[in-house]
Amino acid sequence: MSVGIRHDDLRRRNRAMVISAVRRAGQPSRTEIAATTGLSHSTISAISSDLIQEGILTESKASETVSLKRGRPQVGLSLNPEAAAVLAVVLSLNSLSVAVIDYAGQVIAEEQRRLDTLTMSRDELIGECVAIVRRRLEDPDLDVQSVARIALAIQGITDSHARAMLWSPITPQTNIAFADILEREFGIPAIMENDCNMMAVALRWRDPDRYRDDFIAILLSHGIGMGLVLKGELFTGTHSSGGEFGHMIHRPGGALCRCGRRGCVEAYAGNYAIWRNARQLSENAEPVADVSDAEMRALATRARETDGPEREAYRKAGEALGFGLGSLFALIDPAPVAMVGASAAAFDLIEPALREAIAQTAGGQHSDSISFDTEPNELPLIREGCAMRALSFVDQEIFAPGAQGKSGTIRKHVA
Amino acid sequence: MSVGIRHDDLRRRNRAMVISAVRRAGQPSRTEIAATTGLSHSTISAISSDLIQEGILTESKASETVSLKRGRPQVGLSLNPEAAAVLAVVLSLNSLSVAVIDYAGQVIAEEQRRLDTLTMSRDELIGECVAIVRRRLEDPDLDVQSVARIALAIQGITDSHARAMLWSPITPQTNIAFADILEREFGIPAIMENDCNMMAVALRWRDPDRYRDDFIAILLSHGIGMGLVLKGELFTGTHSSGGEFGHMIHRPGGALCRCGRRGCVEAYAGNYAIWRNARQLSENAEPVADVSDAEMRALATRARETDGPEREAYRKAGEALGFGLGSLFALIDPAPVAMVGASAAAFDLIEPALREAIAQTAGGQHSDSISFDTEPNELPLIREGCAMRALSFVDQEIFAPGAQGKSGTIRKHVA
DNA sequence: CAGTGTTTTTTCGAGGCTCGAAAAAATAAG
DNA sequence: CTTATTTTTTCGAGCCTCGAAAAAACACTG
Repeated sequence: MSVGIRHDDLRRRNRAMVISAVRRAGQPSRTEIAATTGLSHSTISAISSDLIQEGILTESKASETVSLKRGRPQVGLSLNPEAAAVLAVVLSLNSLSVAVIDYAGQVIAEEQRRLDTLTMSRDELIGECVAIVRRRLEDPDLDVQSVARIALAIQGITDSHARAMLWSPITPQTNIAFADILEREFGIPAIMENDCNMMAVALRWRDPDRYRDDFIAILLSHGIGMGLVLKGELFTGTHSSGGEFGHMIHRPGGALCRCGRRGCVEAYAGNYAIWRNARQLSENAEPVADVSDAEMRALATRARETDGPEREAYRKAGEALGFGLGSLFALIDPAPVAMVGASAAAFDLIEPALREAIAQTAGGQHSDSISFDTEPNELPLIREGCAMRALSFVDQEIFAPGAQGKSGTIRKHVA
Repeated sequence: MSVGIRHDDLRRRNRAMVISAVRRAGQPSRTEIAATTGLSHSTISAISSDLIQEGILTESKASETVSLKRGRPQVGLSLNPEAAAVLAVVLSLNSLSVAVIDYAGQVIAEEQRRLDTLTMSRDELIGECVAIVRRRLEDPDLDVQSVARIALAIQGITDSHARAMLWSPITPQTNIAFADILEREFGIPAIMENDCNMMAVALRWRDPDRYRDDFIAILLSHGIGMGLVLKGELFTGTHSSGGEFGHMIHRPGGALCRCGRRGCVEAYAGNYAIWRNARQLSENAEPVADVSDAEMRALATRARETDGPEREAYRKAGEALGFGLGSLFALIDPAPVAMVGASAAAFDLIEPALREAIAQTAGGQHSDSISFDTEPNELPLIREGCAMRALSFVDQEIFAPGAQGKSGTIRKHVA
């Protein structure tokens, strides 16, 4: 049940608004902030002087902003990089990475490790994650006090409260409450997010013009994932991270999917599925655990050269993605799509069949207006999304604490 | 870009909060309102005395609330029925209905007409709608001044701004801006909504325990429609009303759908599809325009009696609905489902195959926990949803006017 | 039936917040 | 050096919400 607005919430919300305006704009003047927030100059002046006093914002040197206009020059406000730091941890198939990001969003340290996630035990997996975080926190260059948040992204399904991994293709383990584990271990608030959702968050920051209120990020990798932003908000399921586009049903009773079910989109468009079809194996053949990027590149090259089973495999992938997107578009209407991941480099092979399939679906009439971007490198995107999410948390819950839309439920997922 | 909170927004929002608390609770005392809104007694007292002064709320007679407790008895506050009135217009296949509803939500007049919507011209269709509204407004018993809003629901796709019908199965006409037309004609704000979305809104009001934050309402009728509430908000597409569950793809290239495409869920589960399969016609056979309820009942009876093509037709319908729901559940996770419409009476024939199909999809692991309610009569539900939506508008935009949206854009879609 | 206890509702002053107007500050142009 | 222009701060006014206390309205008790 929604709750009334108390008088003191007002300041807190407007503080958060100012911080978020600075984060978005980079180095806005007080006047610009007043314009974007709609608040009066007096209010902005009061709030920003508070924030500067508290070390959250800093005034840029006057010399930096070369003004060509007459009048008193604007003083740019920016986030104080030392106000806080966050950790972004990304756990994906056979790889674990961490980055330390300052409050202004700059990466100040990072580390990456190769693991054999598929065979590791539960404790080993947790241990590695804890260890890599600990190493970063013990870095003498880092003021541990200032680390305000850890965001961990994983391929797979997380719960809707951002506490736990429920299921993941990168490990046979299930239900690991990474967020709780890290919080207990380090006493730092942590969240556990789905990798594709973080991709979507990052795309929104990177290119707010293209990826504003409604868009889709699809991960074309060993599996198929999706991050979806609708009406400016990250879309999640009711209980889990949701948006399991790869497991929408393409053909009832069809090809065997890695999840054990049949006919999922992923069972036609995941790397293992393309590989399986390229080798002309049965649709019932057990999905292989991993296909190297090199092997996929070779497959794509061969598909471009000759009209053989490789090309057909990509065609089938495109068809599955197209009908899947068509079904999705029946629900949410068409929206810009970003294709992310290694196989996005082979999107030229996928696109024709994909568009042909979409044309046969609810997205059909807009088929031409649907545009696809490709971004082959998912890891930086995921990391960036984690960082932004963690920083947004610091902005809102730490530097503008109090009743942030506490509508019964804990938190809203704002991209 | 989100916008700051001005000082005067505070009162407006809290006014809206109080009104909405009264609408939800029926006859709450000031103390109860204070509890549910979290505002202080002083504030509630001030706001409610304003609202009573303005004729929006009324105090219930003390005698009505028989208090068994000691102390000063609570005074129930209720909506003043005369504060405003709204019109709910429902346009469906061959039928047009209107109801006048007072501010407290009671129907005070209604009218229903049979039309031949499929053959009517654009002007005739518009004319009938305008005429039926005009007749209600000219009713001498009604104070026209008080009519604050018209809500019109239609089977089919509406635009996301609730202004126009874009496409509808009940007429060959497209792009009729009913909301604008009615506004121009009568000078009363109007909205145009999708019928299934209104069903969802109504279910939420009827049974907030079962249908709270996440649920699905599916209309099983000549076509298949869906209304979806996620995280307490009505789900709509980015450009249109969206949620076109019936046109998700069940079998690529499969049965011919009324929309002209192939393999849609509706092409297996709509009345015309069940009828087509029961008659063992080809999947490519042109969908019939209408199947009478009596005919569908006969089909269902026969399906219950003998294991013939009728039973198989219902089985196929269940399968299509099940795989469709499975795909949907991959995106949003399982949620309670209400099956609405005449064919919901045959849900016993549909359910086994439906559950079997779901079990093969992402909803599979929760198959048992998914529960279905049935409600054969959709019209009252749609009308109720329209009424609630129109009344919510009056609550918020008229009786608590000002900057409602906390974001720059005008927010409209709140269930 | 008057007094007492209990619960609800209103009243009232205090404290905060935002706003508009005016002042102050900082620079370019003349 | 003066004037024009733009940004930022200051200050008083006007609201709003809150807590505490008072007032109101009833049940219970002897």
